[in-house]
Amino acid sequence: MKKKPAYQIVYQELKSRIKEDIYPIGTLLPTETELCQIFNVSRTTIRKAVNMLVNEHYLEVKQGHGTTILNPSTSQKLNCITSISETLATKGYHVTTKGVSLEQIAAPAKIAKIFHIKNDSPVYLLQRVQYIDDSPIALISNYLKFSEFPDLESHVPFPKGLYHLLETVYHISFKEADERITAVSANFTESQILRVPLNSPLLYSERITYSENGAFEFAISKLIAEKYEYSIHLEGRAD
Amino acid sequence: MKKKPAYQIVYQELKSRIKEDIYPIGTLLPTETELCQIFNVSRTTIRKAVNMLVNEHYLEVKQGHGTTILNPSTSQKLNCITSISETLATKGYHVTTKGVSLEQIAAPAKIAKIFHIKNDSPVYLLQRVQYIDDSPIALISNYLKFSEFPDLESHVPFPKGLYHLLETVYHISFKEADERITAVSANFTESQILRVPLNSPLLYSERITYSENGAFEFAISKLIAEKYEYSIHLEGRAD
DNA sequence: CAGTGGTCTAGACCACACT
DNA sequence: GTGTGGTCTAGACCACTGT
Repeated sequence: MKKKPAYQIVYQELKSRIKEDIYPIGTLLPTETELCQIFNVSRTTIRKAVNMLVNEHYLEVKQGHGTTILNPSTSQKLNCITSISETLATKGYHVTTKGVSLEQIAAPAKIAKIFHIKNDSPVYLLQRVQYIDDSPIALISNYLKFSEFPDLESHVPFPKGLYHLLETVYHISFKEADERITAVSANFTESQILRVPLNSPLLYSERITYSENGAFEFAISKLIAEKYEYSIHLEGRAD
Repeated sequence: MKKKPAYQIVYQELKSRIKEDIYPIGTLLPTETELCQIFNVSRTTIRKAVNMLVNEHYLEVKQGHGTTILNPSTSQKLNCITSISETLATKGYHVTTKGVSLEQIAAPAKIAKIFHIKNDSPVYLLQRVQYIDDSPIALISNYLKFSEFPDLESHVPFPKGLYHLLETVYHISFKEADERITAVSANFTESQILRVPLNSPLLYSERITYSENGAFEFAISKLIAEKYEYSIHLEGRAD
C-alpha cells in the first residue's frame, strides 16, 4: 500500500464531515489555525485541502471573514463526465435501455485514429435506445477500445449503466472528455425508432472520453431535442 | 496603487516569456530551484505561479522529469465566455452583423428575475442577424441590464463586437456564464431570415452571463445547425 | 545513482472584515 | 483592535525518472 499524503486525508475527512452535516451547510468551518490543531498538520496542508474543496464548490473562503460550507445541490456539477442516463436520472426521470446490440467490428479509420490503433483492429460497437418511462429519447452508439475491456460481452446489458460498469469492473478512471454538439433532422430510421415525425430536430453529439492512458471511448448520441438540453458552465474570457 | 503579490509577478513574467518564445514550446522550463534564484523568491511562490499556468494549459509538470512548455494552440481554450462571432472568427471565418435593432423595453418577468430588478423596469433588447460572408448563420437576441450600460445606443452598431464594447467601454469583467443548449425547427420567420427550408434544425441556446456584480446579460441564439457546433470540455466524474 | 518535482513544517508578516 | 484568511520564507525529506 502507498501512503496517502496528509492533505488527501484532510480533504477526504473534511468532505465527509460536510456530507454528514458535522459541519452543517451555511455555517463557518473552523478557522485554519483550529484545523491545524484538529488534524495536527501545518497550515499549508490545511490550505491545500481547503482549496481542493473550494474548487469542487463545497466551500467558499472570504478573507477576514471565514470559510463557509456551501450547499452542493445549489451548485449543480456541470462540465462533468456523465452519461445521458445519469444526467436524466439526476433530474428525476426513470431511464431504461432497450435494443442493446454489442458487436466486435473492424475499426473504421476515424475510430482507429482516435484510439491510436491500426485500421481494422477490433473495437467494440455498442448500440442502444434509451427510454424515459415508455417513450424513447435517445439513440446511442459507443465505440470502446477493445484492449481495455476484455470479455465485455459477458456483462450485457449493463444493469447499472455503461459508465458504472467501466468504473467498477474495469477500473477505468474518467479523466476528461471533449464533446461537439450540433443538431440534425431525423431521417426515416431515426424517426421510426424515436417515434417522432420525419425531420424533427435531434441534438447530435460526438464525444471522445479519455482516461490516464488516452482515449478509450467514442460516442455518438442522437437525442430528441424537445426532451433534452445540454447545460454548460463557462468561465473567464480568452486572452 | 496596490502592491502585487510575488506569485502574480512570477506568473505574468513566465507567461510572457513563454509567449515571446524565450522559453520555447516543447522545451523544459528551468527547474524550480533555478527559478527560485532567477526570481529571488521561495519555491512555494514559484510553485503557485507554475500551478496557475498548468491550469491554463501553458505548462505540464512531471515528477522526476521536469516542467514542459506546451503549445497553447493545440489546447484550444474551451469553456470560455466567447460570443458566436468570436468563436467563428477564431475558426477563420469573416463575420458580419446586419439588421441591428436596439430598443429599451419593459423587462418581462423572466428577465427581471435574472437581473434581480423589478418587472417592467427598462432593459435593453438587442436583436441582430450574423453572417459569414454573405450567408446568414445566426439570429441573436441580447437582453442587457439597463443600469450598467448608460448610453448604449450611441455605440451601435458595435464594429468590434458587443463583448469587446462591454469590456473596453463599460469595463465589464466577464466572470462566468451558464448556457443551456437544445435544438428547434425553424419556423416561417426564422427560415426566411436565415434562408433555410422551413423546419430546418436550428441550435437554440440561452445564456446568462455574470460579472462580479451578478447577471448583466441574457442571450438567446438560434444558429443554423449545419453551420455551427458547440465544443465543450468535460473533466472528472461526479461523486 | 543524481536530479527532478511532491509533500510538509513552523513561523512570520500583510490585508481585509467586523465591531 | 481583534481575528480571519492571504502571502511568503528557508529548509527538510519523500517519490519518481532517467542513466
